[in-house]
Amino acid sequence: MSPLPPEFFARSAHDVAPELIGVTLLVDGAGGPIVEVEAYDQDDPASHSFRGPTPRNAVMFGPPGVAYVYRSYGIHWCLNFVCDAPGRAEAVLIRAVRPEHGLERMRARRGLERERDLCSGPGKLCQALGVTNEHDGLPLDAPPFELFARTGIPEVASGTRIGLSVAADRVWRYGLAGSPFLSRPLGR
DNA sequence: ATGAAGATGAAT
DNA sequence: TTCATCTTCATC
Repeated sequence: MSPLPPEFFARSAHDVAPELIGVTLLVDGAGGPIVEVEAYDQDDPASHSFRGPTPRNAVMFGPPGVAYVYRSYGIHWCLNFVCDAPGRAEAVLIRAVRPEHGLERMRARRGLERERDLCSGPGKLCQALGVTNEHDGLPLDAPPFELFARTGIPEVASGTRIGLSVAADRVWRYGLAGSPFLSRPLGR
């Protein structure tokens, strides 16, 4: 497997997102192929970057190819990959990973056995991979992160996001078709 | 200084 | 469907 080229993230999150499906994500050696993602751009009212820069979302406004990690509901961590040029705050939320490497470490962190429950959600995968706010702003091409290009072309399914009136016809979410490791079924 | 909402997950 | 849990950010 070959590392992702550095320029991979230097474009719109909407272009990056579908190509992330099948890319292997490891954090300190634990992880596996990404099976579900969601794209966020600055025109999206649901995006943290919608209302402009704040201390929390600062890294989204910086250079691409770094991690944006935020606290969700005071409980979970969520991992994003920052995309596009500095000043353009786009990112892809990593929503699910197929557990492949470091299974026992992930089980220990999650307190669960079943592989399907290990990384099938943005909060779950951060707990399983040990991602916290300490990873916020870290480059994705250096330890503890490792990203490996996919070897084949997976069958990528897509869906519009639910509950948003804005840009309802746009594709936001992508996943590996038929994967049992998704956070939830893909819509259309 | 204060409060409402939140890119979730697990249990009921 | 409810609730845990607490940071963030807008508003006062």
